[in-house]
Amino acid sequence: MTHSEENYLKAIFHLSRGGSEAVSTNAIARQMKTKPSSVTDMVRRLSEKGLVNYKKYQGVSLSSEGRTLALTVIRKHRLWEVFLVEKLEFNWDEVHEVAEQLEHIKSEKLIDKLDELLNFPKFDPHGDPIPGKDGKLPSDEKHLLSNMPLDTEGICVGVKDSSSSFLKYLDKNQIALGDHIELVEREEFDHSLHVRVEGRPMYLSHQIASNLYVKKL
Amino acid sequence: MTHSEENYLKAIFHLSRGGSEAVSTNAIARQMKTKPSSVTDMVRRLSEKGLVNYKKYQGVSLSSEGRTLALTVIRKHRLWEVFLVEKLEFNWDEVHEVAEQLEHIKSEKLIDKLDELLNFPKFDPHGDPIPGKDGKLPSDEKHLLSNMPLDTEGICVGVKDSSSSFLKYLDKNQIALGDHIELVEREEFDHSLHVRVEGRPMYLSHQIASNLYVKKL
DNA sequence: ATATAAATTTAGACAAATCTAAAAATTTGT
DNA sequence: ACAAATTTTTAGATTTGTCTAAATTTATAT
Repeated sequence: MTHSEENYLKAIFHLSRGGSEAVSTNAIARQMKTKPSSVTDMVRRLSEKGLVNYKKYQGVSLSSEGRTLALTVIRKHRLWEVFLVEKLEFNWDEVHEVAEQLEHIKSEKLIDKLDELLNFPKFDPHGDPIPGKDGKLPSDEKHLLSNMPLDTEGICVGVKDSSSSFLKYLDKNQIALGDHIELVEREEFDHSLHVRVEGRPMYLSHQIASNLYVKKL
Repeated sequence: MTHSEENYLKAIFHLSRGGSEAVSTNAIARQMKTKPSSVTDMVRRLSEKGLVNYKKYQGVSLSSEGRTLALTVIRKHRLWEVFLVEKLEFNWDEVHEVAEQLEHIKSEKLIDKLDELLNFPKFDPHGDPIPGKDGKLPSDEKHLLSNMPLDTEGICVGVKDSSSSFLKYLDKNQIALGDHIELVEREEFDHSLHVRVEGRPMYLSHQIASNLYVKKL
């Protein structure tokens, strides 16, 4: 498995929301910042290796072997992110790029020992679940804040967008994973929200609320 | 800088004993387990980038920029080795292969923070010196046990050969870095040695003694 | 000193991963 | 239904790093 092949599997996994749905060539090209013709080539190679199911013009989906491989790469990526934040004092908006490199290191012992060093974390710094050695994802009960009914209370458990700019916004406004959130009011006009975060009243745009995951209390 | 380019610079650094001497195409090919013609190609590329000095048929040497790059790769390799042994409970004979991968990760912050986490170590698990951020190597006063005069006492500080089989031999015979060693007698016939390791009498072949570094007391 | 051996370079090929431009298949709109 | 738009694939080229086989240069040995 080359780095590039691993990256394609990861992209297909994410685009197919867990490996079920079929994914279009164009969607993959957009995600990987490459051209559709390159995707066709790579997808054919992956198909020959039995990692994806592919018929011309019909889109791609992961085989069960491909899904397993994608999950181990995602497991490595997320464990490294925890390491960077917990052990090396990285901020949660700085970890992605480095984890993109570290996820390709090949050593089962390394990743098992890292898991142990970090105390077998279940979620990465953005609240995304870390697949287990067996490839199982902890099914999490989370909802976008923007989709929750008024007056619900919950705990902030993750972010949908983990771009640096969004994460910096949350830092600046002192919104962190684990915080208590209460939905007070929703503006009909622009769907912005009045909330209380750890008791502090705040105003959140729809853009913000539709990228914050909350677990109901 | 690609992984391959970094590996060539590292190989040239080691073969030229610190970047001074010129190195032959064949020597590099042997070290890198590749063919001389491939070396010629790569060396030309490195020369065009100004990382090595190269004239056809005359061998290669590192430019000062190339030497600096080689040292940062070596710094990363050795810091990761310390991490694997100190934090992830790897044995010193298991770290090389993984460190060969980790040394190519690109992030200055990562390596600085790792250095800090490990308490700024000066030597890797095999006793090899770790270059500083500035590219300086701690000059170490070490000698091969096989070259030392009778009755000297010293501390075992490093290994020349860091192959798994040699390191396992040392483990099995309870010889570790930091141990006190006394040279009692040398057999003229085969240059084998009678020594005391932490007071324990032992018999060491020339093969062993010529791969153990000792610092005189 | 010169033939032979060894080391090095050149020439041409290949696989991986990418690209552009053109062709083919599919989807969409009316 | 069928022309237009979109998506996808093909064809051919490029770069990196490698290879084999042949040619060239340097070193060696009598």
